[in-house]
Parts: sequence; structure tokens; C-alpha cells
Amino acid sequence: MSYISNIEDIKKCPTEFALALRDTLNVLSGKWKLNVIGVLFFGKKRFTEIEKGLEEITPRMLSKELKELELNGVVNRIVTASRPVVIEYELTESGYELKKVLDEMIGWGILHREKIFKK
Amino acid sequence: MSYISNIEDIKKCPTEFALALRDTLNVLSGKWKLNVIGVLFFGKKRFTEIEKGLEEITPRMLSKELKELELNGVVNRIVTASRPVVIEYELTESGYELKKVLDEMIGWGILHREKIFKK
DNA sequence: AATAGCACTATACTTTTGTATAGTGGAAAA
DNA sequence: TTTTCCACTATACAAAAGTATAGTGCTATT
Repeated sequence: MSYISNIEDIKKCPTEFALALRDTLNVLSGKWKLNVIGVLFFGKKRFTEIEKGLEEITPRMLSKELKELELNGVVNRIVTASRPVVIEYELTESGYELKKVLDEMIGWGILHREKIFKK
Repeated sequence: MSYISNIEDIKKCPTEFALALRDTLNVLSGKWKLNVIGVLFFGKKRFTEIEKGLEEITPRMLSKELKELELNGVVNRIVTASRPVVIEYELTESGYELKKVLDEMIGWGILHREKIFKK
């Protein structure tokens, strides 16, 4: 199935597609979101684990990104009521489904690089 | 073909994939790039035509975006040496190939919206 | 009792991104 | 010849995104 199979399709339903596209881009845009999502592809992680996985990120940024990703329905925050409380972050179903999008992006990126070097 | 078929694949070649992913994201990020590319999907256009197609963009921004897209190999700037000179912008092959990426993004966006509304 | 780890928050700052407004230089149309 | 169109550029500014550094409240360990 393809959403933009020809130019007529773009003309027919531009707003819904444009909104969906913008949503997806917003979920991925910024310096850290892709990295945070990347780390969480390996499974659920605690705050400091993600922090260590990304080395240069500040806790302020990580906190901000996780909140946004949660708000966008890409990440779940799981609180385990033990002593002390354990907080973990994991990708939602939607989060895991981003794999297809990222895959297509990687594909384009690799092909595009090849083309540029050939010239 | 899939780049991230399992977690092992991510572990094997993270840097090349990460770079390709970042390249693709950079080509699409920002307020106007997606719109400019969208307009050019309909065929080659002159500066003022794109400007009119996007209504709210300022010439400064359009000029900047077109330069970046050209630099990134997504758009060609074609100069026709008539009197007066006619300048047109068109998508490169790579530019048109973004369709697959955008399509996947639209797909995710639509599915994700549905999921959020169901809850 | 002092120290360390967890999961953050607060404040101030710098950098990047985008906006507003005006202007340029050439050609062509009125 | 004045005005208009085209394809931009220049300058100044505002807003958003990201960084640096320190600190909080809790629990657990030594």
C-alpha cells in the first residue's frame, strides 16, 4: 500500500497526509530523539542507563526528550512501586513501529550517499 | 530488504546506519523543507511560483531552504540562458526517491493517530 | 553519621532557527 | 519613462532549541 502513488493522490487528500507527515517528523526531529529511541530499541531502560548510553546528553535534555516522547505516545514510563521506586522507560507499540520508517530513512540515506560519491 | 531486521543488526553496524539516518532527517527537518519538496513533487517551478504555493514563506527563508536542498542533492537549480534568464528548481532523482520515505512516514502518522484516538 | 546513587529540577546562558521589513539590479511592459 | 516582474540579498530582531552548572529529596550503603 502506498499513500502517494501518483500526483493525483497528493491533490486529493493533501491535508490529512500533510498532518500525518508532520506528526511523524515532529516525533523524530531534534538532536536527541532518534538516539533515545535507538537506545530503547534494545529494551526498557532506567533514566541513568539511557544517560550513560548517550554519554553527552545532559539530564535536563534527557528529561525533556522523554517527556515529549511520552506525550507523543512513543515511550511509556513505568513505575515499579518497590523500595526504592524503580522507574523505567520503554517504547510503546507505536514506538516499535517506527522501525519501518527508520529503515526506509536508512535506505534512502545510504543510496543517496552512494549517488553523491559517484559524481 | 530491511536494515534493522533485528537487534543484532543494530549492534553490528550502528555508525553507518546512524549517519544515513541523520542525513535523511537533516534533509527533512525544519519548518519549510517538507513543504518545498511537496510543491516540487508536482514538477519544476520558478522561485515566485514556489513562493506563491507556500503563501506564508518569506523570500529569505525560501532562498535559504532551496540552497540547503541543493547542497544536500535533493533539488537542482536550472538556469535557462534566455532573455531574461529563467531560473527553475526541480527535484533530483534522490529528491523523488524521498517519496518512499515520506510514504512510510505518512503511514506511521495515520496509524499512530488512530491508536491514540482509540484509547 | 557521612557518602553515594537515582531521578530528576532550576537557573542562566548560547546557539540555531525563523520572522519582519526593506532594498537591489536587471529586463520588460505600459 | 515610470512601473512592474523576477530572483533574490541585507539587516535587525524574536523565538525555539540546546548547553552548562548546580542543586533537590529520597533511599541505601559504608
